Amino acid sequence: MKKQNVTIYDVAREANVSMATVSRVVNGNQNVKDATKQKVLNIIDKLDYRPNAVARGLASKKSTTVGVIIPNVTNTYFASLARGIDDIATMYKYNIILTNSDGNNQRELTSMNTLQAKQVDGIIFMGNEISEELRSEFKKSRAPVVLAGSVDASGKIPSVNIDYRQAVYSEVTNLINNGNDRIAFVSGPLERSINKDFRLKGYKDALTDAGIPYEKSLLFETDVSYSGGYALRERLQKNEVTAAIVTDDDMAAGVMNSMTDDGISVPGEFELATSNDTKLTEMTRPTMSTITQPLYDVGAVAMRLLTKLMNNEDIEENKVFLPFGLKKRESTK
Amino acid sequence: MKKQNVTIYDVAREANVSMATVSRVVNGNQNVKDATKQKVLNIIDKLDYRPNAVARGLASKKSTTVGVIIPNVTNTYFASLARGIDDIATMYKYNIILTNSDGNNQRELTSMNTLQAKQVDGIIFMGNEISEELRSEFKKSRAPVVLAGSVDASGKIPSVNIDYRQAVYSEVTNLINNGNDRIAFVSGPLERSINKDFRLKGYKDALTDAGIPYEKSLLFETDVSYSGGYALRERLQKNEVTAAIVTDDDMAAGVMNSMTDDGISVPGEFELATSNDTKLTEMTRPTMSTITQPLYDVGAVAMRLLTKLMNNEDIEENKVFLPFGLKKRESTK
DNA sequence: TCTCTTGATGTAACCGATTTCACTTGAATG
DNA sequence: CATTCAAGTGAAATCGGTTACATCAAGAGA
Repeated sequence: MKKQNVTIYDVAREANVSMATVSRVVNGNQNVKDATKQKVLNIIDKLDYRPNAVARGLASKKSTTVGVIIPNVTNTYFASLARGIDDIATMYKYNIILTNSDGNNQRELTSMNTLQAKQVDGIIFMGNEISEELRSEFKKSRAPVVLAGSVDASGKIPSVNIDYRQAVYSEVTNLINNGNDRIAFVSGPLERSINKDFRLKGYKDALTDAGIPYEKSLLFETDVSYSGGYALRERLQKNEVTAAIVTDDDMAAGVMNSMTDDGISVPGEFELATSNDTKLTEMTRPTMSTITQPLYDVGAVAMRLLTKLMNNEDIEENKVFLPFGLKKRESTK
Repeated sequence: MKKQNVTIYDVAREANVSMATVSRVVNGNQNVKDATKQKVLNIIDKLDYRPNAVARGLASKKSTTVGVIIPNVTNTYFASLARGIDDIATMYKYNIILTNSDGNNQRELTSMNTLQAKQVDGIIFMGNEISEELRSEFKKSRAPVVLAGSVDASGKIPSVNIDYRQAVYSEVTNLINNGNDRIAFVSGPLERSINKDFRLKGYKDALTDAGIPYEKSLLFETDVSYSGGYALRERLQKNEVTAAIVTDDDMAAGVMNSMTDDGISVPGEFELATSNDTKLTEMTRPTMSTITQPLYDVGAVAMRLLTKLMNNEDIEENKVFLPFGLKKRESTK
């Protein structure tokens, strides 16, 4: 016995006014006499009227929803961003359509299409790499696009990040100061701009500035996962590394556990620093030193930026960089 | 220079057919001659026409989106369910509107309202407890509601879970067989039905069946978080427990680390079993024994159930229970 | 008193699809 | 050859709002 939905028309009839007037009071338009406003409000309450957002969206061409493309909600790093996004979205009365892409180019494109079909007012994209096709889809989109925690090699898309190069630079310099000269750089695929153009660059720059020769054999490219990190032990040992900078916390936990499981003491014989400051860094033993990033804020600021774009407000700066820090825990000296 | 959107009307004009016909080919209606179908398809392709989902939703009263209420995406347990939900949703051509509630009753109600305003076709709810108000909102909703990984004391709402009582029962029995007779029960708020009516019951039943007296002082109620667990050490030690069953992995990691940090050997002096089999259980040292739950599947099956409900298909069983298991790792003997 | 504004309200077009119903046609049936 | 039927198609109503424009009454200014 689900009752028929109450429409704006029902309210108008019951209140003896036109639909336009009802619409006005619902939308807070000032041009309504207080008396009639009250009358309408009473009827709305009595009938338990709730505006149909779909109809509203069709008429106004605004859906008050934004699309969010995420590699995988299950990944704490991205989930933290997503949480920041949702909170700010809610604050501005938007809802979020969430789609998992697994970083797969084809699925990212599909998502873009369905999101646009659903007339989202804006899109926040998180991903490891932006293909040419995707970039052109962004450009064609009527809905503005903002990148969160994701870099764009072309540098033209609005985005919110930290300065990954500088962050890695600082952390590596720190490891160097601790006396290490064979420092492993452990990352996901180097074909990704964020790894190649920023993090690796920070690593190289730090070595150069310290006068340490760069060795290609100290680069370890692997799956961004616990097992991906765990599997590296043998190669790391063979190359006699005494420290590692790792670009993902799960991966870092894998690297560290594989070492300690083999009886190598951390940080005594092997120092390790990671990058994302997820809560995992406090749960491992030893706890992991890390670059600290305001994950929640990256998402939040990205969403805030998107609201401005959606309102055609002027933007001071297209690319915003949030401050990072270094947190020393037990895995470094 | 964002171009004006192409509408069904444009396609119809260009192809010299009516809107109805275009609609038919777009929706795969059989009653269209092959020749005209091809003609329309060509124009669609030429004009790059993409149906407006909002208009479609208004006309058909189907939005092909479902609402998902989640306490916090940042929580791996719920995020895993969400991933299962999204995958199956995508498979059935639905999108997901995700809202974080923090388990807050008021926000859950607000979410229900906005989701219904957006005309979602169905709703999946994850939460710790269902208030009377919320339950009545579920009942009033035109969109069917399915619970995922969440129990309903009234037992009337369709849901997908594992048998929490039985799972805890098995795990506790296991600890008893290992020689423990002072086993702590560590959970979140006991006012929650899932903790009180199912897990605690499993704990009690196991003790009873083993002839061990139940002691209220062995119940530990705390924040469902790492720090919540970590803070319990003193109380646990004071009560001379030799083992613990913990209802959340983060919490369990907290309990375990607080013990090992104090020099207590696990599992030598203290055994610990946890409940959710998130990847964290493999990242701690020692690794944690756990109840295994098909998290992804709970979400996936819930979504599948929801699709049936949305299609008014007959349901064999309102409440589905997926099989659980026990995984022995290093934290138990 | 008459014109001008301005505030409050209503009328109706419009947003972009789906869907019912009626109509046309050609083939099958008797 | 008349009748029936099914396939293919279009006209128009409809979904539930927003909004441009028209209208009207009342107070302000000359």
